[in-house]
Amino acid sequence: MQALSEIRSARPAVRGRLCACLDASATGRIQAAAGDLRLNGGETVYAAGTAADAVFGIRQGAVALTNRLADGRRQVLAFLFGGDTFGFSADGTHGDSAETLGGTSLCRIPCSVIDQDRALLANLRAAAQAMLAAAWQHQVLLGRMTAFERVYRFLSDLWVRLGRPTELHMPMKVADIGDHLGLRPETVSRGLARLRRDGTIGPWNADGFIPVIDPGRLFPPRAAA
Amino acid sequence: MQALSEIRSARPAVRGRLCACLDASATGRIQAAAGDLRLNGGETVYAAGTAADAVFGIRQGAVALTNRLADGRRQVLAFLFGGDTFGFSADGTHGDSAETLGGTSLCRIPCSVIDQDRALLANLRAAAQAMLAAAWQHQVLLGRMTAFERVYRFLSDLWVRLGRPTELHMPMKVADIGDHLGLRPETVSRGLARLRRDGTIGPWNADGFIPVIDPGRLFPPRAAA
DNA sequence: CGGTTCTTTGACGTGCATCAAATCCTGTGG
DNA sequence: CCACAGGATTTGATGCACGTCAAAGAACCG
Repeated sequence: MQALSEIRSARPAVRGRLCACLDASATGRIQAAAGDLRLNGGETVYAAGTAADAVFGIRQGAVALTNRLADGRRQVLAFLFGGDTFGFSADGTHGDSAETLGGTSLCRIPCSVIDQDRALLANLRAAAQAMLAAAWQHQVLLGRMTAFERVYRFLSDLWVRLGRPTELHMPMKVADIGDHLGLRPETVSRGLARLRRDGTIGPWNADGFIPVIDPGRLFPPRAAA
Repeated sequence: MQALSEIRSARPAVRGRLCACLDASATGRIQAAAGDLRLNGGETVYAAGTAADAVFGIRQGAVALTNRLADGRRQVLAFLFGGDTFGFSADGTHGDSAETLGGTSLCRIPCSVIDQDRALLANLRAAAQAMLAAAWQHQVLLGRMTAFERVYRFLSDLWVRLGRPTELHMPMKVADIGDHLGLRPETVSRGLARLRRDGTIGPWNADGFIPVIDPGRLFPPRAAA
């Protein structure tokens, strides 16, 4: 993987700045071909089963990738934020749906454009591998952690991903978190209540932020209660 | 519980011909650079945290990709078989461990070789995307399915992956399946017992095969490839 | 305001984990 | 060939973590 050094520089910290539309390597031709998209919350970017003919980058906002069973059970595969790329597929059809969480602006790059650009293809490969690593981490969470550990790890990971801010931006609902962690909303709520009780976080305020009161407790070198 | 036909509703993961060493596109130069590797069962191909400087293809046999928590809890991320490729990484370090299940022969292609071959890079991208799709499917299983549904889906998916044979090759232990499905070995055993009782499968015989007695029950009509 | 939707909290039920013991399997040695 | 030991699987009994049900707040919006 020659690109390793490139990938590393393209992915500074934990999560890459992989949004091709924001990447410095994007040529003028590509920037011209990239369409802009502004959506309100709760809108569908694409649905499972439709043709995957473009890749999306998040300029600002948040997106949930989801999958459903026939009886309505839902799994949130990932929450994505500014700078993340999504929508690529191995077989030309989306296996997942993507929906916005709050107002979101996206850029859309058709596959026809991507296929002609080596740098973008390398970025896509890196993005797919980073998402695979994240999906595998999440499998450990879903398969082997208790309810409280899941809630705790979710906040901890999110805090690192968002750059260790003093307030976590949480555009999603409690039920969405539950669908991500394999829990019922009531159970997520109880986990958050416990973290509030022990002084790790503050109350989830009205405009969608959770204050981080004790970062040391949110991110110990690696332990679980 | 839920009708078996609906369990299948989520789209099965796509699986490519991904083993670069077996791929027709591999040039003579690459075949020369690819090293051969023969391992017995229970051996480690690579461990989490080590440098990811090569990609592996399975010529024959089976491999489990695993991840562990500090206290020993284990998650099997994926079972891989002949033709599958693994070992690539987004950041130059393995985030998972790979161990053989029974005698296995591998080919090993150093990253330095891969980086110079566009066809191989494209294969790697496809492999990463196919694995991502599979990992996402598995998230639905881990997050939203009952114990019996997990066992059923595991056998059903494996049957399709292996080409709908009359006997399923099962080189792994019950405990490994449990670590893959987020269940205890006792629970996996009860699931298999139920499928045996209702005539879907036969008894797991001594040399590691499970006969498929009623394919229609194992794969009810609904999902296509 | 009143209706709607979401979150929180409490009380209760259940599916799977846990614990325990019987059985089977495999290799080793007599 | 049988005897035996160690490990894996199976089966049963019990307990608990989380799901489910229910109802009471909050936030939002006309």
